[in-house]
Formats: sequence, structure tokens, C-alpha cells
Amino acid sequence: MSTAVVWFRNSLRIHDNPFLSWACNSEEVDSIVPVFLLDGYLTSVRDGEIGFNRFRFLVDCLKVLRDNLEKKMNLELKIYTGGALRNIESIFQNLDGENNFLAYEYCNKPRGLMLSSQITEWSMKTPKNCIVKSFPAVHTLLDIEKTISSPTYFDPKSMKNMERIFMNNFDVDSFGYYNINEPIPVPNKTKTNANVSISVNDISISELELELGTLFPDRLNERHYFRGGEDEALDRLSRKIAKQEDFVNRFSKPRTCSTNLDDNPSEPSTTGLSPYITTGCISVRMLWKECEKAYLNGEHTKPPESLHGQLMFREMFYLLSRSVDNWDKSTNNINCKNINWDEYDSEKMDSWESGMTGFPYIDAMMRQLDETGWMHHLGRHAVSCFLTRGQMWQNWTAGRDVFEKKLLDADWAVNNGNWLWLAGVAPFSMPYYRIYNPCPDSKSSLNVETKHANFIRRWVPELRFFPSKYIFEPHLAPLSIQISSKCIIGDDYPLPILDRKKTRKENLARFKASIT
DNA sequence: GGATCCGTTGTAGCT
DNA sequence: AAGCTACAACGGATC
Repeated sequence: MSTAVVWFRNSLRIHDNPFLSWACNSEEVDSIVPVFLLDGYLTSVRDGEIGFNRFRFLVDCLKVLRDNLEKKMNLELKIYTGGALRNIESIFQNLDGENNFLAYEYCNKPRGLMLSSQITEWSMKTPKNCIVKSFPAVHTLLDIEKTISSPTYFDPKSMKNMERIFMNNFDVDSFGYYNINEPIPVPNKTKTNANVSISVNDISISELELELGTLFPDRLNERHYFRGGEDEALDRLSRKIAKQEDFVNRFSKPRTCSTNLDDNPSEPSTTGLSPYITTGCISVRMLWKECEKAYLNGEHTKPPESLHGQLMFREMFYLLSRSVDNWDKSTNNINCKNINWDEYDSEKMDSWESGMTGFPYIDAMMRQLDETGWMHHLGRHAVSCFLTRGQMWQNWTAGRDVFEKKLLDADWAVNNGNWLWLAGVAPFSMPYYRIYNPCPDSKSSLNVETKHANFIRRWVPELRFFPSKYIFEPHLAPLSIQISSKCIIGDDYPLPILDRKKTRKENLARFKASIT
């Protein structure tokens, strides 16, 4: 009697799931226990490191995973909280028989890597015979460890570099596309569900929902813009990719902003798939292949702007997160220039995080982030530039933490990579003098209704009666306009926390002084 | 080996 | 009113 413990770490899905499929198909396995280990997750939520939307989304994902495992494979997902290593040990102590397996996916994060090696070490000592089977490239296209240990590997910092790495790892087919494996279908045979009766740290979905309600009682009735889980992910894939050939072929990341900043925040102008990629509700391989199907039918954009390009940047950050020491630090990180950022200023940081800087475009973005867990990529550029080298001169790690807490697509490798990039401290192409204007719509001065202005009215309702001409810098509006717009600046909406032109000039000089 | 090009997405001010 | 120009000027790859 041999049992496989199938440990879902990043990939909360049953399609294209190599470790689950292996357990279902292997002759060596008689029964299966699917598990998800919260590890320190609940502590992070309680400590305020993970916010409402992220927690809510994860619970959704787990619920759908549980239901799919039950409905389609007659397996019961077990969820445990507390230390992951201790969970694994007690699960195996309660398993009968020998030749039991632990099938899990590779994890790139420091804590995950440490757990992997601790588990391997423990498995070699355990008399209960736990055979560890680690599956690489479940959450990424590349096998991260294999790629970075290749003698030809070097830290990539451009799309050209990534293309070289892809060429070294994948053959190119007769159409000129990388030969990336087809996704694995949902296993069509299953095994019996092994019964592990450990009650210690066992936690149910309804207990998680209770916890969510206890921690965020005033947010439970909010509208949820993204529903978590594999079903929603596959549905979105079908809606936005499979049935949208033109959209896929024309996709160009820098030019997706014209349609996003409207009053329909539930439908981004990009794919809106990022929360599902982060949680592994959709497999990146499947997304890659779906894009390729559209590409085969005509002209299409290319990396870096294309959807394949976006996925390649994700691979780039996963590689760097492993090959660059201190990837998430602003010191002792070869990918981070030493900038003399100001001390953490909690007043400034609070106004940035809560959308009360007095810069409506910035505030609208930050309020959208808090309510929906999502922000358009150009908004991310604007608010991160504002926080760091543009205006506030705060360390990028402070902004990174806020994104980590609130973004549904928060991903350790990608989030840090993007902040390094946007703060201008990484060796990626970001000339430091390219500073984004926090009041960006030149048309507003002509009193033209713009998408940006409507976007601000949607998310900063204090300003909903303001004319476009003044909506980016409402403190410049004459008092008569403020009165007729029912919003007195400094009273109903904050005055700007800083002089954007003055800080821009000073910071440009400081940045230059820091790097030369 | 010095010059030139390039890098996923700039801004301000003028006409 | 969109398009031009000046700004400020990194750092590695390529020729």
C-alpha cells in the first residue's frame, strides 16, 4: 500500500498539473492525499502583511480546488496551518505502509527553498520511507534551477537576453515558435483517497472564511472584482484569449492604457489573467499555447510588447530571483544601485497607501488597488515612480511591501523585479531621468473630457463634479470652481503633500549624485 | 577601442 | 492641437 501526498504549493489547479498527474498515473502509487499548507500565511494576514483581497482570493482558489478535486477525482483536499515541515512530518507519521511519496512542485522563494531542502533532509532520515519527488517547471516555462546552473547562464536584463535563454532551452519548430510542451490534461484516472486522520492544524474552508470575516468584518459585503479559482481562470482564458484572436495578435503592453482607465474597473484592457497566473489557477504553459494558436493565424506583435513577451519577462524575474543574491533587498543586491533614500516617513507612506496624497491620479490608482486588488501597469509605473525617484524619495522596498499586501497578482519574483526596474535602481533599461508626470493628461488643460479624468471621478468621488481642466491638480482651481464642484481642496480633499515640480528637480539631481 | 546604438512604455514648453 | 525640440545624459552591446 503506497500513498502519494500531493502538495499544492503555487499551482492551485488540476489541469496541466504534472505532480498531480504523476500521482494519478503512476503504477507505484495506490492512494492519494492532496494537501495545501498555509505555513505562515495566516500569521502574515494577522500581521497585516497580506490584505483582505489577497486572503479572500486565496480562499476562493482553495474552495474551487477542493470542489474540483472532489467532483472530478473523488479526492479530498486537506488544508493545514502552522509550520509546513511539521505538517509534512505528522502526515507521514499517520500514513500506513511503506514506499510513500511526497510529490510537490518547485518553489523559488527563499522560505520555499528552505522548506524543500529541510524536507529532503528529513525524508532521508525518516524510517517511514518518504520518497520525495520534486517537479520543476510547473509554475514557470523554464526549469529555473537547471537554467541558472547552466555554464552559459548569465543574469538576463533585456528581452534579447531572454530570447537567448529560450533558444538554449527550447527547440524552435517549423513555424519559428519555441517548442514548449503541450499542457497536460486533467487526469482521467484517479486513485483512492488515503485517509489521514490528523486533526492538529487541520483547517477547513469554512474556518478560513470565518477567519476572513473576523479579520475584515467591514469588507465582507464589498463587490469582488476578481473571483479566485481555476474555473474562473479557465473561463477568463477562453473569453480573453481563445475567443479574441485579434486582441492577442495586436496585444502591445505599452499601448493598453487608452481603454482601461474608464469607469468599468471590473474589466481591464489587458487580459486580467495575472491574479490567476500568480496563484497557478491557470498554467502559464496553457496561456502560452493559447496565444500561439492565435499567432499561427496571422500577423502578431512580438516580444517585448506581446503577450509572449510578458510571459518571458515573468520568466526573467523568476531566474533573477534565484541567481541574484538578496533579490528583495536594497542593499547587497548587485541588481540594485545604492541610493540614499530618505528614512521611512510613515506620514508620507500612509498618504500614498491610502490614496490621500492630493494628487488625484495617484490617489485614484491607490484606491483602486485597495478596493479591487488590481491596478493597470501604467498606474503601477506612475505610483512607484512617485513614491521613489520621482517625488517622495522613499525606498522602493516600502512600496513593494504595499503591493505585496494588496495586489492579487503579487508575486515575490515579479513584484521585486518591477520595483527594482521602476525605482531605476536595476541594470534594466530605465534612464533615471525618465520621470513620470503624476498629473499626466495634457488634454485636461483644454477642458476636454478624458478617460483619465473619468477614471479619477470613479475612484476619487470627492472630485466627481470637478471639471477636467482642474481635476489633475484641483488645488489650482479658483475657489469659485471648488465651491461649484462641491469640493474644497484642503478640506474635502487633501492639498498636495509636496511640490511635484520642485521634488522632481531635486530628486533628479540627487539620483544623479548617487550614481556618479 | 572609440563611437554609436539601444533599451517593453518620458516631460515640458513652444508653436 | 499635434508635433517638434530641448532636456538630461545611463551603461552595456555592438560595430
